[in-house]
Amino acid sequence: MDIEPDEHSGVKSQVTDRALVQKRRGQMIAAATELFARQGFYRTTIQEIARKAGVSSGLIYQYVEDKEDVLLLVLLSVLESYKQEIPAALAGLTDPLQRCFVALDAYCRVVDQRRAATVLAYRSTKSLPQPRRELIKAAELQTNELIAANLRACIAAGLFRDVNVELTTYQMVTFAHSWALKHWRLRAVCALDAYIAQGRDFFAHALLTPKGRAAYRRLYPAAA
Amino acid sequence: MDIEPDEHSGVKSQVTDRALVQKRRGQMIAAATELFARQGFYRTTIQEIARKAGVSSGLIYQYVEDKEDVLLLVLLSVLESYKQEIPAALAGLTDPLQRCFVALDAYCRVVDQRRAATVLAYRSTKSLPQPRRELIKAAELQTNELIAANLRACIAAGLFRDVNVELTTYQMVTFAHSWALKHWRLRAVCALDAYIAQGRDFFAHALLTPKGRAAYRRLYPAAA
Amino acid sequence: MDIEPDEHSGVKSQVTDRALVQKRRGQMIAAATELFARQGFYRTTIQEIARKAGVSSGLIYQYVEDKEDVLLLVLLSVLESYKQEIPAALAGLTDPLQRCFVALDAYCRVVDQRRAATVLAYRSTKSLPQPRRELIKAAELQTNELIAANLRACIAAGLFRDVNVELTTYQMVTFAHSWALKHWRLRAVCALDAYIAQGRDFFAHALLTPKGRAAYRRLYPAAA
Amino acid sequence: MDIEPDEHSGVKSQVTDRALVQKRRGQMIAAATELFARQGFYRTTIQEIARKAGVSSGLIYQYVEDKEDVLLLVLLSVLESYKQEIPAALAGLTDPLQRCFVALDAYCRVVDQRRAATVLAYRSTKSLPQPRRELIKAAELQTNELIAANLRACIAAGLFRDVNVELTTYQMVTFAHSWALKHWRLRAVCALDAYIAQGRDFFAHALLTPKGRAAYRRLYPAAA
DNA sequence: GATGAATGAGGCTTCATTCAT
DNA sequence: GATGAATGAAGCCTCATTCAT
Repeated sequence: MDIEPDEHSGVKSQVTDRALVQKRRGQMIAAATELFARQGFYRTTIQEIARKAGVSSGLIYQYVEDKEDVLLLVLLSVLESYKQEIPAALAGLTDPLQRCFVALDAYCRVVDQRRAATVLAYRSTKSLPQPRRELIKAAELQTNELIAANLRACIAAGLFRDVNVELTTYQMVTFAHSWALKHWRLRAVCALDAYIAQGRDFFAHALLTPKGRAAYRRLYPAAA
Repeated sequence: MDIEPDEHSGVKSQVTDRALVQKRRGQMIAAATELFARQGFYRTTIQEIARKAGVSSGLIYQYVEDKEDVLLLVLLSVLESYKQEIPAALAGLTDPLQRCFVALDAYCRVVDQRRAATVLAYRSTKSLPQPRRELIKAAELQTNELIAANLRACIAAGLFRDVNVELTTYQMVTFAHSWALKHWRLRAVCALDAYIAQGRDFFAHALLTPKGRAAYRRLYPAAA
Repeated sequence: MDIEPDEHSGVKSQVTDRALVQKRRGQMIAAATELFARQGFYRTTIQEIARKAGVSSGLIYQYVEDKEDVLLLVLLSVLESYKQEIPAALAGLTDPLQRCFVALDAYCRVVDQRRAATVLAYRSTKSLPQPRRELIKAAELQTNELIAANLRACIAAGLFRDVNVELTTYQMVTFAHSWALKHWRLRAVCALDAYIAQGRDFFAHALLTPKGRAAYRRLYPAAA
Repeated sequence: MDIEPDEHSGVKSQVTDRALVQKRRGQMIAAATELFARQGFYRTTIQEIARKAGVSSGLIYQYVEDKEDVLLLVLLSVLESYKQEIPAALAGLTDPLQRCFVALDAYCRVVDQRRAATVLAYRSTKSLPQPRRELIKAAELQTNELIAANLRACIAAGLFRDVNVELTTYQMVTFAHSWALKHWRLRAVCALDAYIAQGRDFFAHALLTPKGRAAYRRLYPAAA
């Protein structure tokens, strides 16, 4: 796909060469993500980001207006990875029930891969000034929709009870995020696969209709 | 109860008069909670806290060692309010099912009352250095136990399926916290009462055994 | 006179103690005037000003909002000295012709005393943002009026020709300022007293009516 | 005249092609003059100058050693225009009195044409390091001489009183410059032509001998 | 106990200048 | 000759913390 993810970031760069901007911002985002995640936004200096990215501190300001822009790019990149991975996992699947639980599974796995960044998103969004914060909220709602659509399909198919889709979406999203947010504790409770399996089981019990239950048993015979 | 909330905060004060320490810290915590919640920890200055608390900036350092101590006190005070409100709501109740859902209800309501502070706890715990962070984690686990105990009782009574208690506890805790964390969106979805009702319904479906279902219907006849 | 010169500077201070503000600003203005005059506004750092004023760099920002405010205070202090010295020299004098030339004399002498600062005012006013620049212009016009009033009196008394007062005021003001602006050259041409004498002679020839000429000869018999 | 204006600027260029140097420096000077005049020397960046001149920032350093060189070229170009326009206006005139007042007239008109640049010269000369500042002073004295020579001729011809030539020159120079320096105020007082006429009248009264007065009346019959 | 003026280290940001292409 | 991305030194300003009163 020739999508340019940063197209809509709204972050202005002094450099015009698209490919170079992509490359440099990539370096900076990678460096910043790790530093922000480890030390937080305010404890991390531009100098540190520059050093880790292998560029000079001045160069950062050719690709970004201020430090908050760096945070914005980092957060957008996390949300971008959600928006990439979940559809990728659903590719080719048509069964609504399967799509719903695969989406949940995929979401948990991206979160696991980008655990530090996910936590960062929770902690640091409010470090952004209102206008940039809105960009993040918008991106978050888009990700939610990736979950919500499947819920709606299951309800329409009579597989799920007629629950409030938005609230249930948040339950699922939150379940995925919790793996990162409470990892300090959950890691001691169970592994990722078990976490996902138990989550699936939980949502299945909470949502399935009798008809849905039958379909579910066919999909996941292991689960009691 | 003869609990002295700050007793275990470990925060040292130069002032010895217990009552005075209580009073001054109360002022500071109130001021800091609002400011931290609105602007974040790093954007808030000691001078601002002092001004809002109606004291001089120098005075703060007589009751606290550094700025991070102020944050610690604020966070402990939030967790303290959880630890106060939930048992209070359970007082006199003995039915495990009722206790479980009343606890969830109470948790959601404290979170609603201390919404900004709850968000703050999520965002700012990592702003603390490791040792003080441990204090917070410990307090958090104590709160969790207020929920977990009821879950265990329900399972023991055959009212709930034999789910993983810790994970389910996190689901409930997270459900309560989400009301604050996602309030910018949830406020548009439903009111607090509806949020609680739907959450209860959700957890009921997810957890109840057939036996539990009968008991639940007696408790909440309204819910389908 | 219990006038507080800085009353109208519009520069805000965090410190409330009037006397202290007066004292600290005095130190800063003195230091800054010298440094700005020698090196210019942009070449002078806040650290240098602080060092020379015997305070810390941070303290400056308790008495001033930014570096430009320091410049504003310096410039206002120059204009203030004009507004102080000229009336002082005129005190007790009633003869319009005498008042006119004494004012010119006094103006030249303040400029001489505050030579570096006068040059600074010429060079640096435009370094101020528009709103603060207006303050300076207003103060400048007030000083001009100290000259203009005397011109008007002389014209009304039939001692001076009916020239354009405003233009002539500027001629006189400029004559005084030139002593500072072109001092690098004028110092080699003549001493201050001679400069003043020749200026007086020049304006006398340019402005006096026959009637005025007679009065002038009585005042300054030396001047042929 | 086979003068090459930049010949004596002493500014070194890496480019050897004379014509190209002329052209490029012309672009740079034009752009820089406007920017320096509007924003001042320090507020203007090399990048801005390059952009407005339609060249790259790097190119500037092929024609100039540093930023101060750009300022030097700008200032020399202003003084150059004085040195060009005044003699041009005097071309063919032989009457000393006429030459004197035409020179004043011409000076005022160049200043009017290059108002912003004239102000710039006042404000920014001190931004140059001593050696380059000397170049400017020398050029300034040359321009003064264009005025002084005429004064001397008038005195020699018995048309002007035997005043101090250097001081009087400064009075005239300053009168011309004031049109630019105080334009923010003078524009409201009178138009350029009136400004010049009143100045002429002023200097005439101040300087003319009885003999000169007769000649003056022949030249400017309108002026009372 | 309380005040708030004073300190000074530290970080973001700008921009003159360089240099590989 | 020309470009513009890259560098990094330097300065303004903030703010936690101290301390004399």
